[in-house]
Parts: sequence; structure tokens; C-alpha cells
Amino acid sequence: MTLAQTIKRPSLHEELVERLRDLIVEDTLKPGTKVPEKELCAAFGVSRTPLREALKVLASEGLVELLANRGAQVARVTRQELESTFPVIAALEQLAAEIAYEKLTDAQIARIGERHAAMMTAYRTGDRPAYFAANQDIHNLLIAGAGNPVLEAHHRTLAARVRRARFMSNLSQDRWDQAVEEHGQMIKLLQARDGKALGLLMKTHLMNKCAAHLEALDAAESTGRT
Amino acid sequence: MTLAQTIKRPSLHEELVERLRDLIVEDTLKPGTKVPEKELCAAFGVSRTPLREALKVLASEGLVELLANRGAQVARVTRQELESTFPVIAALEQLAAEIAYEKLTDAQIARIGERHAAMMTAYRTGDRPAYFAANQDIHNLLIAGAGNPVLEAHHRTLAARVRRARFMSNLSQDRWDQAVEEHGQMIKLLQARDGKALGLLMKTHLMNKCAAHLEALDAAESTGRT
DNA sequence: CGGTGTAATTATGAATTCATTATTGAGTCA
DNA sequence: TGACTCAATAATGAATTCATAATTACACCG
Repeated sequence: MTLAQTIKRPSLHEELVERLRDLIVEDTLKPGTKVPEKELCAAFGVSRTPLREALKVLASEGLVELLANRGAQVARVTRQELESTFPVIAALEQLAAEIAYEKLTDAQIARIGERHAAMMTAYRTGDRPAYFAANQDIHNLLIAGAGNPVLEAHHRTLAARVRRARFMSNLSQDRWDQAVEEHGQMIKLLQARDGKALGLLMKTHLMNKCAAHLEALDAAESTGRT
Repeated sequence: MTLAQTIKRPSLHEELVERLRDLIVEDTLKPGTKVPEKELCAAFGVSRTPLREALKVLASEGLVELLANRGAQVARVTRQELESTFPVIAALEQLAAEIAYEKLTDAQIARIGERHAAMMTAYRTGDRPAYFAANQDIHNLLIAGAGNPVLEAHHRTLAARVRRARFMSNLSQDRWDQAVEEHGQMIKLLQARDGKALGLLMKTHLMNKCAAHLEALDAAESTGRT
């Protein structure tokens, strides 16, 4: 079974789901804007059928909204959405911690430590993109460590929805410091393999991250940005 | 804002997603069987385009599998899938309990009590379909009580995937008794509004349900059923 | 001018068509 | 008889076409 993997040539629509998801998560397609079917078809060199199939899937993931007879638009990042999504992500990461802590190999923990070190470097040099990337890697490695594909899939979907928020909310220094502090704890608990405590930490860490985003969102709104 | 709701006329593909999901969850379309596009098109009186769009969405939900150039087949209910899915559902229901316990109105708790009574009646008379229906209502009411649309959506998707298992696994009397006992506790904790304990109970209840399904699955397999 | 109503244009939702890939089945040969 | 080849058939994936709903442009009226 490990020998012969089924060859996977992704279908057009799967490919498009990936590409479009990236465009949305990376903020190239801006929240609230309409998705121009025709242009995207031209850009990707495909017909409307697979593109529209991809939009249906993205809609089911909550990344786009389908308006009757008016096509698709990129879903906005609303306060309400963040408030609904973060608790669910928190619950999933708590679960992941509780499953993963005893399954992780030393090598996997070391790998997480590596990304943590990279994150700390980015923190000290103020390199936010690098910080976010390393941060995301750490969370994903923990999730992957649980070895639960369903958990992983749902986490990925939810994470994609909120990841876009980082383009709207400019994290305050205090919140950043707090997050880094929590990540330090995380590494300690991971090395101590204290799954219960790690789970609780993940949960509060995520909820703090949520609060930080909401604060930043409020700040952005009060200064006139929509 | 409460006055003018946007009129919602579901598009063909949305309608089809619902209908097909029901057919799969209600075991009309059997796990492992191929989905005959042509016949379904004829049955629903639609063309292949919206039907195929619906299949893409169902695939992203994990209810069908898309085989390259060989269409879609209804996803099988595997041991591995149950083992992966139940912990996630358990985590979501735990979260729901922790959120809902203080938000639920007395009327909502009464409504849950009603369904609990109906479930107990079905239990005593041995009416399994009625039992399952009431049981499902109770869990859904709790989830709805949390008032978190993201939680609700993900729970619905996951619940659909495992609900099909009840057609394969014939619950043992012991397990049934145990589930009923836990549901009794549930009502007590709900009325006491003890969110923390209720959350933990939901989690263990779901994990027990998982164990019961796995047992039944093993029993079914050992007697020759695939 | 500003607002309303209507025609022209455009974009969407769905059906249909086309090309390609699987599947079936008859026929051949060992 | 049974395995294999290859043509015939059917089904899929994607492009195209068609009907309809929404948007825009513009004339008309106040």
C-alpha cells in the first residue's frame, strides 16, 4: 500500500479552488469585491464551468458569498465572523494539543522548536511577515501532530477564514508581546509533554488572539477605515 | 434591518446539495456506490451542470469522493473516519455546552426537556428511529443554543458524515442504556446550568458513542458484512 | 437640473455540446 | 475454456451556447 500511490492529477476545479483560496487568503482578491468570472477565466485560461465549480466549493468554505443572479463576492471579514470562528479554532487546537502531546516524536518537537526560534528572531527584528509565517507553521505542526485528518481539514478551512484578518488589523505591541510570551510557554509545555495544560494554553492563546484582532478592528474602524 | 430580509430563492445547485446530502445521510445512496449522474439528472429534472456543482460541494464535505475521470462515489464509512470524526464532534459539542449553558432561555431548556421525554419514550418502546430522531434534535438544540453559526455549520457537516454509521452498526443494549443514562445527566446539568460539567459530559458522551459505533462495526465485520 | 421609466448591454445560471477517458464486449489465439 | 486484444459504447471533464436576470445608459418628464 505504501508502494503504489494513486497518481493524483488534480482536476481543473480542484486546482482552481487552491489558487483562488490563496488569492483570497493572501488578500489579492479583496473582501467585499465581486469576483470577475470572465477575467479570472482569462487569467487562468479555463472556461467558466470549472471556475464556477470552484466558487461553489469556496462558498461552502465561507470564503466567498454567492448572491443570487449577481455572482460571487469575496466574503468580508466581520467582527461577528471573527467572534464566531476563533472559539471553534481554539477548541480544535485544544483538542489537537491533547491528542498530539504524547504522539509527537522528539524530532517533531524539535522541528516546532526550530520554527519557534525563527519566530523569535522575526519578533526581535520586527519582521511581521516572517513572524506570521513561522507562527502559522507552529500551529500547523501541532495540528498535524495530532494525526487526525478530519481535525486538520476543518482547522485549515477555519484558519483560512481568519487569516485574512491580519491584513486589516494592525496588532498592538502589547498583544504581540503577549502572544510571544504564550508561545514561550507553549514550547515549555510541549517539551514537558503536558497535554492538558498545553490544551488549555492553546485555547486561551487563541482567544487572546481573537481579542487582539477585535481590538485592532475597532481601532481601524474608529479611524475611518471600512 | 429586521424588516427587509433578502429574499432567498435557492439556486439549483444548493437545492441539489441538500437533496443529495439527505439521500446519502438517509442511506438511500449507499456508501461505496457510484453516483449515476445521468439518472439523478433525470430524477431531479436538471442538467448535469448544477448536479456536478453539487457533487463538488459534497466532496468538500467528505460525503462523496471524486475519482479522476470516473465520477463520484458515496464515501464509505470507515473505522478510520469514525475515529477521526468523533473527537472533533466531541470537542465542538463540549464547546457548545460551555457557551450555551448561560445563554439558553428557560423555554429552550424546556424544549430540550421535551425532546428528552420523547427520546425516553422511544427508548422504552424500543423505537430506534424515533430515538435517533429525538437524540439528534437534542444535540442540535444544544448546538443551536450556542448561537455560533460557524460552530453550527461545522457541526452539521461532521454530524452528517457519522450519522450514516447508524445504518451499519446495530447498537448493543448496554451501550444504549449507557447513552440514555448520560442523557439523563445531561438534562440535570443543563437545568443546573453547570456549563463546565456539561461540556465534559458531552465530550465523554460523544466518545462513548464513538466506541459504541466501533464495537458495532467490528461485530458487523466479523459476521461477514462489508 | 433631478428623478423616473425604458431600451441596450452585460453577466449570470443552466443546458447543451464536444473531446477524452473508462468500460464493455466480441472476437482471436493459446 | 480462458486470457488477451481491440473495437464499440458509455460516461466523464470541460467548453460552449442559450435564456434570463441585473446593470447601465439615456431619453423623457417634472
